[in-house]
Amino acid sequence: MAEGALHHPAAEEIDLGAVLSALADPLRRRVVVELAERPDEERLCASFRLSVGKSTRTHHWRVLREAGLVYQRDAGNRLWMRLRSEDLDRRFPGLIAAVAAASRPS
Amino acid sequence: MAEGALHHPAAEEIDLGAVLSALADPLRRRVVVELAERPDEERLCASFRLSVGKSTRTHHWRVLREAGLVYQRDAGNRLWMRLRSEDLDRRFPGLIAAVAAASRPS
DNA sequence: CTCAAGGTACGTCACTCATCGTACCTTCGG
DNA sequence: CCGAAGGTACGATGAGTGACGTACCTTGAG
Repeated sequence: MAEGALHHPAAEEIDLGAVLSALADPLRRRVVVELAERPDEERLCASFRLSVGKSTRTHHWRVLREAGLVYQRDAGNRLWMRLRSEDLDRRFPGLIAAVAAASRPS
Repeated sequence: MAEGALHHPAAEEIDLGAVLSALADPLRRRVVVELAERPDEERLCASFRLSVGKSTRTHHWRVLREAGLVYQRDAGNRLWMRLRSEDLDRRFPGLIAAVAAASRPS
């Protein structure tokens, strides 16, 4: 099956409400915050050890992707993920940084 | 007779997830953004002309209050509302500003 | 080749949420 | 005093959500 099935919204289409909804979930926020630690690094989805079932993880990957928070690349039996830092910072300057900072203890 | 039935969380109890959920709704976000324009101004809830029924408005007032976004003061048959700017900026520096900026078209 | 591992698709389920209507309470203006 | 206006309480409802299990697909390791 050809890839390309992964639908990503264009930067201009990213909706603030969808972004905030996506970030409201603790698991998804954790993922985004971890990605924001190294904004240019592509990470394997599987490297986030979320304590939920596989299909639930797939659900969260989709929510993050369709909200425009992350860019995902299908590599056969693996899925790579990268924060859309540039797009997000252009559309919503400082938002991800604020959420990341607020999510850090201390 | 108001017996202070309005429950407000302490600043330390404000949960980021609840704040983001509250901000994810367009109507509530609009209210918060408008309040953020004049952070020290107390406004009448009725001054926000939301196109929903009374009971729905009451619902949103409660969500905003219980998330810790606003402080509400009962004045008999009126309800005053003020953004909890200091608490929010201490807990989540820059968050409200980022959301407000992102919500402005311009 | 075989099979384990990562992901997806689909159906389900319980719960939440935004909305509404109606009834009721509280104040203020006539 | 009476009624209008702002809010609340309660119940109902339809949509959405996060979770699960199972079946299936794709790839790389053995």
